[in-house]
Amino acid sequence: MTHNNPSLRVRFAPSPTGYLHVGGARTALFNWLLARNQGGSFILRIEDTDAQRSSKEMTRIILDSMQWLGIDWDEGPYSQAQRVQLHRDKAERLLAEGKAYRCFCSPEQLGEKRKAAERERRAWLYDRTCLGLTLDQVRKQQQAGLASVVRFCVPQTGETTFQDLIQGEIRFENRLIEDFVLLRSDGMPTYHLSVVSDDIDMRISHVIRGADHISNTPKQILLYQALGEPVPQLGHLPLILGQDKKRLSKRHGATAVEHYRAQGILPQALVNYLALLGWSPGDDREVMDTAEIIRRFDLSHVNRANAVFDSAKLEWINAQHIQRMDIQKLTEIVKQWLDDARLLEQAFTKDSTMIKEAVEMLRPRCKTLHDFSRWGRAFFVNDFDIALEGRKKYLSHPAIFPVLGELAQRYEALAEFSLATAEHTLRQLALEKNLKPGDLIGAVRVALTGNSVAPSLFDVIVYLGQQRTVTRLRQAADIS
RNA sequence: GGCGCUAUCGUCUAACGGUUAGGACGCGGCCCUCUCAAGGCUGAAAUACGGGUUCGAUUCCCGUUAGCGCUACCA
Repeated sequence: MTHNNPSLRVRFAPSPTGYLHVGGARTALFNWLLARNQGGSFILRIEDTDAQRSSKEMTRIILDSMQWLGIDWDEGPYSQAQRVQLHRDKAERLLAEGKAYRCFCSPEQLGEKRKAAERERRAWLYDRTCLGLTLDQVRKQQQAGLASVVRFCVPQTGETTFQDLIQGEIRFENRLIEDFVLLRSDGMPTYHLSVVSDDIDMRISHVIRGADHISNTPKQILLYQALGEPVPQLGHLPLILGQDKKRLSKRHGATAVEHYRAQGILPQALVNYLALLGWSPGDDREVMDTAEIIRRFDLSHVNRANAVFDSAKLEWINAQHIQRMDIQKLTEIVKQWLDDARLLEQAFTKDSTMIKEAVEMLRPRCKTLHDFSRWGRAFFVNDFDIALEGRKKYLSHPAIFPVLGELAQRYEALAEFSLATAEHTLRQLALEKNLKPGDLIGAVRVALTGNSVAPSLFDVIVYLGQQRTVTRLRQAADIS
């Protein structure tokens, strides 16, 4: 069921330090699904404040991956780096109101204390050395040229709790939260300040993000409260894990959306699979198009436990989408794929009607677009190899070659070349040569397609036509 | 170590106190068949453990265990 809540505003805020990985894509997707289901807005914000690690190129790739997935945004992309003044202003305000304070402790000093605490197996929180500094002392230190950061003054009593949209109630004791840094010594805002500041200014109503942010949440809630702003609704998505149950990362190999695109995964299949990773429609439906997922999406059906990424199931979903897609559409996609693989330029067929025939035959055995070019090469170009496996299985006996030559002869002589005549001719020849029909069919299949695995042979023969069939049979007969 | 979150077949999940614990991927078998798929039928496979609450717990509460996450002047 879709709704119309224009006040619902969600955002996806990737940092452009790498490709869009499936975890990020899933977060983006769930935000987008919520916005589309609720009739709200989906805002894209690039968190590029870490100049060292961020790049324009990565931003471009992330945007490209999102567009490919069909995840479109209503506002943005905003650059967080261009908003630092807004962040600073808020820190200044907190400073003026006594809700934040200057800290002159050096990273070295802090590191010492942290290490000492670790040695004694004590939990370490910033010890508030600089909290008691008078205005005078602060001025003096600054005049002396000492660098300082701005720390948020965290209330030391009570607890911060929130009702997580996905995880339920979560509570933290305030005394276990340290006075975290708002402004670095170079004046740049830190993550907590930036996110809260931007989410406030962008009127974000629902923050849906990975569960790895749960521990950050109380700090951010405290910031909202100190700034006198309402806290948005919060929802934390379970993490996506690798087969080893560790959080999915580059170590697991294929994590970039880009990668799956290159493998021949369809965007709607990846969307479908990712949606099912943590969410279920509540019944047994699994293969869905994006419109149906939008219609049925609902935060209350999001699971709380982490999920292992299973590429076998992704491939199955992809295969399902390939099977069900409109043949005309699929044909265009395969044609584009062949073109990108530089296969189309040497193809004996460039017209969509013939490609369509091949796609129809091939698709029940293709899980990815890549399978079309891998297993279907001989359907598009004349230049293909005979796989060793097929050679061993059906062309190992030398007596088979003259039979292939003979079949070529008879096919060439056929006045009417059709499925019926092609089949009859072949079976007749097998009978005469005392061959099992299956063996001859297998040998011909290898000769015509290069593989021992292919669609129904006589369909293939009709598809290739008399000329190419005869030529390929002769070529195979000659390799003896 | 501290804090937090989580826990149903190998994996993704359904169940919102009462079911022979359902579906899907993967795996095995059968059917179809010129191979391989697709398709159909089918088999094995789960409530982590221990206490409560209740007439009755997968479900609610507590503990144990395990996994994951956070613990920076990164985001």
